[in-house]
Amino acid sequence: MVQAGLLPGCCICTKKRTNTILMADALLFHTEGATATYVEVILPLALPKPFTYRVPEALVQEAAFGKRVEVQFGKSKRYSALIIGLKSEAPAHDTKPIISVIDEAPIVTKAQIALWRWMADYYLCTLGEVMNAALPANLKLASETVVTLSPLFDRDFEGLNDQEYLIAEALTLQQELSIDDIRGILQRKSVYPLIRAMLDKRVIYLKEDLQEKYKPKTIGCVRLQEPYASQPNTLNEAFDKLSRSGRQTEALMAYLHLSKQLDFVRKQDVYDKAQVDSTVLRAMEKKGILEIYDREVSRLGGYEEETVNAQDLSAQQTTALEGIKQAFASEKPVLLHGVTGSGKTRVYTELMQEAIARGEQVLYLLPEIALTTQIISRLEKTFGGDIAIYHSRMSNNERVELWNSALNGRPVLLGARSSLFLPFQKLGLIIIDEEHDPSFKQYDPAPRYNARDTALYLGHLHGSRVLLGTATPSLESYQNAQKGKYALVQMRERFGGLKLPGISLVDLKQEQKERKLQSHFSSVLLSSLRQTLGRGEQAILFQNRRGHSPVYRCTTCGWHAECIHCDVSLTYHKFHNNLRCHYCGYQAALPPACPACGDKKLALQGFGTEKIEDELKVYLPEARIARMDLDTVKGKHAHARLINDFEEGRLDILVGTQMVTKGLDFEKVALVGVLSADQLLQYPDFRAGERAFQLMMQVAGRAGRKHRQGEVLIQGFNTSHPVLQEVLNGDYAGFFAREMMERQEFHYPPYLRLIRITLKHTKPERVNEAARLYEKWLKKALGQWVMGPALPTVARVRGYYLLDFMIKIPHGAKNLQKVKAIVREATDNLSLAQGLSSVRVNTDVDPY
DNA sequence: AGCACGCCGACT
DNA sequence: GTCGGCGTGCTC
Repeated sequence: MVQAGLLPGCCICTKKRTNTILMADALLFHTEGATATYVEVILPLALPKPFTYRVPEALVQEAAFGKRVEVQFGKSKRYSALIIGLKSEAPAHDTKPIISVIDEAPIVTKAQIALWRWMADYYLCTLGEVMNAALPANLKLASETVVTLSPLFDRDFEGLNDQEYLIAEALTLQQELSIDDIRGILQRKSVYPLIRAMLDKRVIYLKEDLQEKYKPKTIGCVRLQEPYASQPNTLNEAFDKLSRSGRQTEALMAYLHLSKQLDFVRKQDVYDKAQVDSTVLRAMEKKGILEIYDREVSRLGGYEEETVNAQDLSAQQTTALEGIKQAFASEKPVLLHGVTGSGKTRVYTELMQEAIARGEQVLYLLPEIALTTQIISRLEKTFGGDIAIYHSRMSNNERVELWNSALNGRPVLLGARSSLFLPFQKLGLIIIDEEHDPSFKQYDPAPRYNARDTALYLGHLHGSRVLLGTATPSLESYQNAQKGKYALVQMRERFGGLKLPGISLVDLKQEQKERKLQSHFSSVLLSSLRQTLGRGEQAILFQNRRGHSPVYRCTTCGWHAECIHCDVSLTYHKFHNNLRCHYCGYQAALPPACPACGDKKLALQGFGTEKIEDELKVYLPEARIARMDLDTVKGKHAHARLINDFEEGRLDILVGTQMVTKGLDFEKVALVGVLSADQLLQYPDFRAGERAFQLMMQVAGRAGRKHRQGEVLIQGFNTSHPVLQEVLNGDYAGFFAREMMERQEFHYPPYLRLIRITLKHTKPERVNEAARLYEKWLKKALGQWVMGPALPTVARVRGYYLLDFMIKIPHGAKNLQKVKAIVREATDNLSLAQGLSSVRVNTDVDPY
């Protein structure tokens, strides 16, 4: 724990500090050139450049690359900053000294800093932003200002105004208040002038606390005291001492028994075994026999201890494995294109085991929602204690332990995109599973990075083998494979000779004409559902929209409910019986009459998972139906419980959003229904077709995985859409060829590169004005490459008005460098422009 | 990102 | 008159 009393703004304190610094400086002259006397550090803030601090003589030995140091930044705040460079010459400006060195050993590696630098450069963000994303929260420290009553204060409340009195009174009750507490008490934002006044009146005292947040977990344990511990033959005496107490004798026997089997004995074990409680152990401690102590333990336990031997490889898997290894020998990344159910995971585990045998580490990346599913337990069973999983539900302390375990060489690290930031020592293999998945791209906040692409660079830094796996490759990756940049390995058959599911399209126009459509269900889908359930099998229904109805509209005048912060329609949620914004979370009650015309004819339009679940209960009253979407998996174990219930047959139908498409593998699912293909294909995004193809192929892959051929029904009004035909035929090659032609024709990736720039401000005039300037600068240098400014589909989010630029960059390293330089310059210019400095600029390289 | 400083409108 | 809003500049 680092804690120092420091009075911000108090001149006595600062002076004292300065004096000690001057002394340190004098000493440094005698050791000139010996060691680094300055360090370059990154602060956990979005600052464009590293900062240079001076190292006082006393800390020169300790200061080293990759360690955190405590520094003062600005007038009073202190932060933990990370050393990324050592220098011996003084910079041109003044320097402050580092206050202390926090770590005994480096917490990051050189390779990590190289990766961070690359990311900051490639994704046009700052090193501080990358560090913020990379380091677990508990390794990033910022001081908090704590207000206490001054010891000089005589509790004389005279001479204080009302607000000052409130604070002083609160402090007599509570001792310590944070700045936020004070804001709460006073019900206002700006509190600094008041604090300053109270400081001057010597009523309060300020200090800055910088506390280590990570706390190891401990459990209470017992062990023998001396001499019994080292001389077992003296134990008889111990038993003699306890002879008058049967329970103590039993406790000792229990302890001795346990200690033979275990490395250390927990108090609880003794309680359970000997049926005693803490009073017994404490008595024995007093008699000098046992000692009670706290032992630090890992929070990362809980993985399957029993490992299961992997199944034999199928012929197809063996061939794929050979192909991959050959490609690795030529140092190329490999794209493994294998249909769902072909057994890619088994191929991964083989490669992973080989890497572990070579003493290397493995990084296994997969999309966030796939993380709580069966893949994980399968890998845990295969790798036991060798594997550690980095996931979003982990506590901050667990994250630090996982970080350390990577530093200590844990062989397998598995996680979503942020796990590529872990401190690998010797990274031999990277597996990017579901390579095509859009969730590998982080959208907000910066760094707006793509974990798949970043992982390739990470692999380059470490000289690792990189494997991208998927059933539906992204156009980018498949093109790379075609160009020979990646090696391509295919697995075309499902494991165990299982057939791919039979896919059919259901034309909703036709159903409507024949009056067979019941709400959102075609007669075909309903009868298939009934048959499936009748056979005791299960079904999954996919509808990529949550809530009940996305629009609440007045049928008289056309008014519809919109969010007050964003330009989107509010979605009706039946469970909460209110309207909600899916962008900012705003909630509102349903107006009983139209606010525009006063009419009461208001109707819900469109449908989401909630409505599907609801109506299904009407058509299939016997079925046990559950819904899986963001709203139902919020609780800590809700997701796992849903999956479990479905897996063990306590549910018949699972209705869900994208969540049901990822990484699930249920034996008894015979039918998969896609309720509205139209919705998937209508997104106003050049990747809509690609995404729709991927989603439908993925969800189709959930059908009939073990015993028999599954059935997939895709409903839609526009059944002639080419993507649907391609899905129908499982025709990836056809999809790829057609989609690539479109991309070429309309100038989209992968034929060129995109950078999207979004300007935002709370006042629309400001954004417009900023965009005009920005446009001028960009077009002067880049001309035709610049598209925009244009209103994005959702032109206002969380109260900010948005305007987009899109820069289309022809391939060529120089082009990219040039554009980035121009964008940086334009952004800098804008921040200097009169009245426009508060316009925010978001830069998204390779947006998804 | 904070935070301080300085400049303007709206209130006791 | 002052309080408190926002815009601007700086932090090793």
